[in-house]
Amino acid sequence: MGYSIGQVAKKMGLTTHTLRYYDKEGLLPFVKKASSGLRVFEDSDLEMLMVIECLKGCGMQLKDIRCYVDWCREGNSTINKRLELLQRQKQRLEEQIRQFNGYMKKINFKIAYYEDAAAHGDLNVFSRNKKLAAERERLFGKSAA
Amino acid sequence: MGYSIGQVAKKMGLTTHTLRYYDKEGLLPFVKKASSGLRVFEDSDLEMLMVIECLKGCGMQLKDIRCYVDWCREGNSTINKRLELLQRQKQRLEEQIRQFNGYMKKINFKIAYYEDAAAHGDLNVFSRNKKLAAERERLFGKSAA
DNA sequence: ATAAACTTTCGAGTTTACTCTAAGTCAAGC
DNA sequence: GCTTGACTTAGAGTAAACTCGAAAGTTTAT
Repeated sequence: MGYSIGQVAKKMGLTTHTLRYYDKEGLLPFVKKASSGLRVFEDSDLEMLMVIECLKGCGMQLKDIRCYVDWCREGNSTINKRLELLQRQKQRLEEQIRQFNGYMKKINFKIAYYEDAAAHGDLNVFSRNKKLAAERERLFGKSAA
Repeated sequence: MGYSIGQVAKKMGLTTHTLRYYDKEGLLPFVKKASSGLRVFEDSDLEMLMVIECLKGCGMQLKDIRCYVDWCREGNSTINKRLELLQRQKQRLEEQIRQFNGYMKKINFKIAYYEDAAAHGDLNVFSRNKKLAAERERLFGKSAA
């Protein structure tokens, strides 16, 4: 029972270098070591790693994740701090998803633009496709020509 | 007609330093200069900046954005390359949005977990809330205790 | 016309998150 | 018992994207 750093790296899609770096940065204070000095990861450690991956994926910096990890080890007294951190993070994530949806609209517009351009072999898209011209106006504002 | 670097920085939510850095990196080859040497941004430049911001926001590296910008200046012959780049980028964006939705689920679970913990003043959440225990299992797999 | 605010280039410095190397230790199979 | 591959630490190196400062030129307002 317990996983080596290499097994965990494979499971999480990280390198062992990265895992040791995280450890050095204080993100993995919960990972125990065998008497030989080798790290031994438990299932609960894997779960914490998944949380760390989640927070990192949301754009949180390692030092802030460390802060959360530290709170987790301090027990009940930090429950409210952790809750607030997660709520803030949720808001940021919502904002990012909104932003991404905006980017998606722009990219879809650009794809439609270039598909029209490719179909006609030239870039006079807006003079023949008024729908795309209107869409451009909506997404980017003032005319560019 | 035409905006100074400071006006553009304000409009785009960037610093003038960042805009000059982008210029140095070849992202803004379309920006003209007055005889005095000062940069003069046109509306079309602003639109291109919005596209650059979009690509950057999607996680594209500046050197790859530069590649796209260069293609834009090469004319009709690069339409298909640009289209392919945007289609690849769209796929990545879709993947990222999927990932973010997964993160959102995890964060919502954690928030529910800590709300329960805060309400009861302790962390024995799973022993009293079987629904959250099942949710944990679903999101993180094997039991942690 | 002069001060304040803004802009120019160049180049150095910073931050974040790795990424790699070296020199040595540990564990599993033959 | 020996080899092979995985593991250990410490520390140096890298990449990306800024970020800042200095010294000098330009524009704007009074």
